[in-house]
Formats: sequence, C-alpha cells, structure tokens
Amino acid sequence: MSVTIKDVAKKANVAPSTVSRVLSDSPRISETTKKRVRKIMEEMGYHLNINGRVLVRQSTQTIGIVMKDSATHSFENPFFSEILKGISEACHTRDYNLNLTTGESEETIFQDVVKMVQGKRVDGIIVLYSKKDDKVVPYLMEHDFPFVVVGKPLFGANKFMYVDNDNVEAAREATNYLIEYGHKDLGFIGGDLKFEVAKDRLQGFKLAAEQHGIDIQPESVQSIDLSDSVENGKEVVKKMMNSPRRPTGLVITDDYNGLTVMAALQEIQIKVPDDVSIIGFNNTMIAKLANPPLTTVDTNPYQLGYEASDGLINILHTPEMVKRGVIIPTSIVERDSCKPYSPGIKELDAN
Amino acid sequence: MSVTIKDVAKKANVAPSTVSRVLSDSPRISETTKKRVRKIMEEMGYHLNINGRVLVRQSTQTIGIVMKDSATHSFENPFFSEILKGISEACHTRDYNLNLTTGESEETIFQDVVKMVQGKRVDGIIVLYSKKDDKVVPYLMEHDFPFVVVGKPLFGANKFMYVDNDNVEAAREATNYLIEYGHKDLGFIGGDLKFEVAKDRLQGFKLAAEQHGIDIQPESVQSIDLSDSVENGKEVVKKMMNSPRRPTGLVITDDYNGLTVMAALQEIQIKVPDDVSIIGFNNTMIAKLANPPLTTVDTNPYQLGYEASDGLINILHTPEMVKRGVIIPTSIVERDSCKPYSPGIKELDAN
DNA sequence: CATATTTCTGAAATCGTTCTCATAAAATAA
DNA sequence: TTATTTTATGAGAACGATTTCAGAAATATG
Repeated sequence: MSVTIKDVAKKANVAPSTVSRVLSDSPRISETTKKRVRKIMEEMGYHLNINGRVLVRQSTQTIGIVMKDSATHSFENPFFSEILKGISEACHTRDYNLNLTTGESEETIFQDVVKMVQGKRVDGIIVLYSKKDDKVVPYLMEHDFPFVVVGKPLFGANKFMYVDNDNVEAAREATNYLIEYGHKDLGFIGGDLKFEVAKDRLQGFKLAAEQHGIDIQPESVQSIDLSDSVENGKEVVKKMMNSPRRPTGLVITDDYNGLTVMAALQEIQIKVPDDVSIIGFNNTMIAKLANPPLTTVDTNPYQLGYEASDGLINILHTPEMVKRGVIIPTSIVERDSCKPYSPGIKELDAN
Repeated sequence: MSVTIKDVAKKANVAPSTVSRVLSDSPRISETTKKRVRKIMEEMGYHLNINGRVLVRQSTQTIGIVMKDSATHSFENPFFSEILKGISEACHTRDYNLNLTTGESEETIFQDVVKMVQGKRVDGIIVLYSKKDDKVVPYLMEHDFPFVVVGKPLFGANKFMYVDNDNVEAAREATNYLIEYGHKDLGFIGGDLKFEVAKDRLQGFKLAAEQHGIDIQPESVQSIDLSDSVENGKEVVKKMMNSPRRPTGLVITDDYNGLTVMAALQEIQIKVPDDVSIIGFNNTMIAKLANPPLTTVDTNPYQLGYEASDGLINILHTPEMVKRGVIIPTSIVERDSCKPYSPGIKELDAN
C-alpha cells in the first residue's frame, strides 16, 4: 500500500539500490542525485519500512528487558521504574527501541525470552536481576546472545557484562551509620534470598555487626517480599518488634519495604525515628515523600539502568570489546528516619 | 546462520511452504507429515524468525505505548506503572508485544510515533493521555492508524476508541465526601490544565461546591505538576495554607501529588487529618503506604490499561468493530487522611 | 591521445516467511 | 471404468529493504 523504495526509484529514474544508498547517506552517491531523490521521497511521502531492513540486516535495533516477576510485581516498585528511565534514556540517545517481556510467571518470562532471542526480535537483552536457579542467563550464555545483567553474576563473572552496586559494602555502610548513632540492637529486613542483592546486603549487615562486636538476634533478621502481600510484611515487622530484645535500628533493603515497615510500626505505635531508626535502600521518590522522609542509601538506579543499556549497545556495536562489570557507587542520603540512640527508647516500650 | 524453514524443508523432503503450513498448524497438511516435520524442526533446533513473517504478514503483533513526558516523568508516577501493568497483562494473554517510546520532549516523542507508524514497527498504539495541542492523536487519525487513548478525547469522540473514568463525577464525589464531613473551606490541587483529566476534575470539584452553595477562594485552586520539582509543589501548598481563609479539606488529583502535599504540610506543622483532610486520586500503592494512609478515589488504573490494550487488540482483529468509549468506574477508598470538620481546627492555627 | 583510475549507478541476489495457484494422488460418485 | 471431487503438497512470487559485483562515465596520468 504505502510507497516503497521502488516507487521512489521509478519516479526518480534511478535504481532501488540508489535510493537505498541515499537513505543511508552513502558517500558513494553524488550530492546532486541525493538531493533529487530526497526531494522525491518527500513529495511521495516515503518512509522507510523498518521490517525490510531488519530482515536483511539481521538487526532490529531494539533491546529486550527482562524483569523479575515481570510487569506484575516489578512495576510496583519505583526502583524498577527508575532503572527503566535510565535504560530508556540511553536507548533513546543511541536510537534503540525497547521491548518488554510481558510474562508473569518464571516460566512464561523464560518463554518470552526464547521468543525474543530465537525469533530475532531483539539484538540484545538486559536482565534486571540476578537470581539463583534462574534459567534466563544460562540460556543466553549458551546461545551466545548479547546481554547484560543488572546485579551480581552468580557465575561466569568475566564471561558477560554486569552492572551492579557494591551491595555488601553499601549495606555495611548503612549498618555502620546506625551503629555510629549508637544503636546496638540491630534488625535487618531484606528480600528473597534467592536474589544476589538480598544475599549481599545481608552479608554487609552481618559484617558490620561483627566488626563492631555486635551480635544479632536471629529473630531480628527477616525478609519480606514484593510478592507477599503488604499484610504479610506487616506481620513480620510486628513479630520482630515484639521480640524481647527488639531492635532500635533497622536496615531495610528497599524503600518500598521501608514504607511497609513504617506503616506496620505506625499501627503498633512505634515511632520513627524516636523509637526506632530505619534506613532504606535505593533512594526512590517514595523515600523523599515518606513521612517521615526516609534516610536511605542511594543506589543510583537511574545510572544502573543507563549504564546497562549503554554497555549493551556498545557490545552490540563492538562485540570484541572486553566484557566487564561496572560498579555504580552508593551513598547514604540522610533524611529524618534515623536518630541517635537514647537510653530512654526501651523504657518507652514498657507502657 | 540459524536454521531456516528451508533447511527444515530440505531435511524433511518437503517444500518450504509445507513447513510454513506446519508452523501455522494448517488443516491442509496431513497429520503424518505434520508430525514428521515437527520432529525434524525439534531435531534441528528450528525456531521461527519473526521478521520474515512480519514482512509478508504486514503485522508485527506488537503495540506501541506513548507516554506523556515519556519515560522521564511518567515512570515517576506509580499511576502509569499501574496502567502499564494492565496493558502488559492484556498483551500477554493475547500474545502481543510491547514497544515503548523513549523520547522525552514532546517533539522527540512525536518523532518516535512517526517512526513507529511509518516504519510499521507496531500494529497499533496506546496513547496514555489526552491533551490540548497534542500532535500525536491528530497524526494517528490522519493516517488512519489504529489507536486508543486513555483519557477523554478532545474531539472526534466517536471516531476512535478511548478508555477513561468519569472524572468530573469522580471529583464531584470526592469533593462531596469532604463536604459531607462538614468541610466548608475547600481547596483543590490539580495538575496541568492542558490535560483533560485535570480540567474534568477541576470541573467536578467546582460543581460539587456550587451544588452545596460553597464558594471557593480563588487562591485555593492551584496546580502542581510532575515536571515541576517537588520543592515548587511544596511552595504552592504552603502559600495556599497561609492564605487567610485556608482550606480544611483538600482535593488532590493524584496520590503522588498527595504525598508532596503531605510532605509540605508536615514542614509547616499542619497535621493530616487533624488540621486538614485530604483526598487523593488513583489509589496507587503509595496511597496505601503513606503516613497517614491516604484516602483516595480509586480510578482503577490497572483496568484502564487492560481495557485499552484489550480494546486495541480487538480493533486490530476486527477493524469493523464499532469504536467506542469505555468508562471505568471509580470509587472512594477510605483511609486515614480525612476526618470530620471540627470547629477547633482554625483556632489551632492561631498559635 | 591512450590508458589507468576513480566516481557514480544499476542489476540481481538475498534475508526468512507466507500465500496463491497449480497439480498429483487419492477418494468418491456415476 | 471413467469422471468428478477432495486432499495433500509443491513451485514460485511476493513482502521491502540491503549489498555485492560489475560496468559506464568522468577524471587523472603518462
């Protein structure tokens, strides 16, 4: 229906190949014919049909995004939105397109990936997580398909590119922050330990405690999960706070969970930061907007996404480039959810 | 490189057309050869290359998403994430793919759209806003390209499909909710009036006031915008709350703005809901997690997205289907940010 | 002026499918 | 048995670009 390269060619009295070359601004075509052909393209309302090009070039100029629980849960967390922002931005400046997986279960997501790869829908893939028993990364490796993961590789760290924070160090610093405020009863609320982030941050937490000779009550280390309901999360918090040696400082590995925790604390009348100090992770907009505003470690999710995207595109263009890891720095942004420990805290509880 | 339909054909001793028909499970091929060909496909590790199909079918099985300020700002708002969830889900069940625009300015977004349409990258488009002076919708109409908009059409309401809430009614109800709580000094904090949502909700607010003989101070109607900084938003709130007849009930047309307002109020020591009642819009997860939890009108963003997506796909399959609007119901979900008016409120301010 | 070189353009194959049309073989009807 | 219909498959032309190879024209070189 629409006007093709051939139509333009006919009208301009040139060969289709010439029109094609004009399209890609080949130096082998004289300026005069370029001008003429361009004018005719304009007149006829010609526009490149990308699919023809894709077929012969074997490149779609689009990159695929694989999310944890894909749409269903990931979108809930502003952290992923922020990463997506970074990815989107990088893609835009390099003129790439974005394709999202829409599967929800681990299995359907995997099938989406297979379709993307085998169907040659995308040139490369960004995997937004690093997780035990994951099938996606091994699959991509096996098929030698370009990809980068956001998170710490479980294996083959020098076989593919990854973008990550130093999560154990970040968690150590966050914990130290509480310790320096004088807190000695520390709690940790993390996520599903199948994910590397969760493991790393827990490790950092324990490391800090150890280095300061603080011992952690086993019941003060818990995890809540996006796929859990908010109610479940609240239960976890309440249980922890009802334990005999309840923590006065809490490290929570996600702002989103941070808000859940705050909501739970509110319900049992424990005040932040007066009764308990909490520090979150990611510095998403909800941390700023929380009440009280949440002290959090900024993991620069935007940059995480940007670097992943940019790195992937580089790999696509120059595959011989050494694959490597890039570590995005973290920093604590202080807001109002932490406070120096004061001995009175525990007594308040006695009421 | 990879194995094609022809390779399979050769090995199976059939014509490529036969393999193609096996692929689409055509009834014109006998079960025996189907079985045989399938087995060989399996053995050879054949997988359909979508691009070949796209070229001849002239259909990509993917739909494009156009966001307001695209990635940059839209992702910030959980409302859009929620819509995207709905879209994603609908696409998945119908086996469609998702393509996001990555442009940031109005102009680059428009170019993204042109590329999508002319380049035949997508079969249809979902426009996530309805806005004055927008070029995208007129462009799509002019090119007779299938699309649906989430929001109220500015024109040609029966020329294309749209999915929307009844925003004036929703705002009227929200306002009535405050009025029934006894609030007589009402404020409205909306968004950019270029968008239809914003206009509708303001209209509903005014309508409710009028119907109850309440008059609104001009300075009590303000708008803050995602593209503004949070600081600007806070200024607006503070100014409003410092006016002589400051409102005791606030209608805020987005949860996200609701949190900004709450943060501002916090700073000037005005308590929610004791000193001022506020009601938000959209019922995103941040409303639930806010402190205090935000009373809000649920616009069912997930369903908004789902219906838009589903509707678009229907249009693609049966274009003769009548284009129509679908209105998603709204409802108020009560939480803790509203409270009956008590005469003491204003005095407290005197301190 | 003849030859070598460079510059510009065209012809045609190709990418991986789909799909229309034709046809051989098998099944049914006469 | 012959004619007719049905069933199963194949041949080959698309779809809309790109790209290799080759050749004509223009320019430079001796």
